[in-house]
Amino acid sequence: MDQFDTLKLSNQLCFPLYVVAKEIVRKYKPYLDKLDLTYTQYITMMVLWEDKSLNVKEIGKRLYLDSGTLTPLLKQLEYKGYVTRVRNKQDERNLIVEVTNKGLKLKDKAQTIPIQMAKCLNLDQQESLNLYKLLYKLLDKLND
Amino acid sequence: MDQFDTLKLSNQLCFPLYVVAKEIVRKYKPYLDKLDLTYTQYITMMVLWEDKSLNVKEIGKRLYLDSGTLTPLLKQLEYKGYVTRVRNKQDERNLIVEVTNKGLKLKDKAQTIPIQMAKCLNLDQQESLNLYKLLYKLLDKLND
DNA sequence: TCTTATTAAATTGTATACAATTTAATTTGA
DNA sequence: TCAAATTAAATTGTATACAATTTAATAAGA
Repeated sequence: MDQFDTLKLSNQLCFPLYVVAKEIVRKYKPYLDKLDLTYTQYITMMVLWEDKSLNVKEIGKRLYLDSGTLTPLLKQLEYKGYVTRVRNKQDERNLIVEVTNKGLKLKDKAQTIPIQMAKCLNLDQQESLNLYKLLYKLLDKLND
Repeated sequence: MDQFDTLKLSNQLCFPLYVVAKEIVRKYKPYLDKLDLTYTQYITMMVLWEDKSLNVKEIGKRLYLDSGTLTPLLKQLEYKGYVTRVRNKQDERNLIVEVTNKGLKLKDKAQTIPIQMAKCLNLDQQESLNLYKLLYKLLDKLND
């Protein structure tokens, strides 16, 4: 019977997760285009808006990304003038990424984005909180 | 105040979604490696296990993928011997993708994957159903 | 009919992702 | 002290994703 076919697409939990994540990133695009940022660049700027200066390893730990993804991305952000990339004098293995003034100004322009996205997702407070908790619970299990 | 900073990473709903989707796909890897499939190839095989024969457009509609992603992916699956790719004689614009016997046999080998993944996600029935419903609700809103 | 519009795949170009390896710097420990 | 181990980024290679364009086939309509 269909509902017992564990390999049916509609019986998967991971598939809607995969699709929703992908489609949401796509929804961001028109808003992020105005800031000349991709989604991954946007969340990278987010951690740098919180902590002005971080090395690649720390950024990667917060975003669940490795240097293979971050190195070219950070070079792009540097090229756009939003961050600087300088080796740590005390330990040359570390690359210190720092947000520039231009990068800080971007945050003001980004303020409306979460509101507009929330509008388009259109979940009520309870549902959002519920989803949020379930996702972090999952993330916790995935970490070990 | 932090909880009102809508641009803080920990106040985002999309970020954990993006990370969890990514990390789950990574969890699949060791299991899918045994079938010589990537995650995207796996869900493509899923729709072809359900309907033995589909064109690219239909596969794309079910998986939320376009021909730019599917064309090279389907060529890979053809190269591996899991599908055939033949133009529709009635309408040459359509490419008919059909699962082969070798591709059908893969389904048997895949049977244990959903069980093993469920074990690693470790959500109870209620939580899973809850998440499932929230994701499809979101997907519904994203579609318009 | 025959030009125009539409449609389905494929192609092109850019940006992720990540495994695996390499490079360079630093730390450890015999 | 100095070879071996560890660490942080960068690099390499493969596979998505998707916007935008192109190609080829079919449909529509004047």
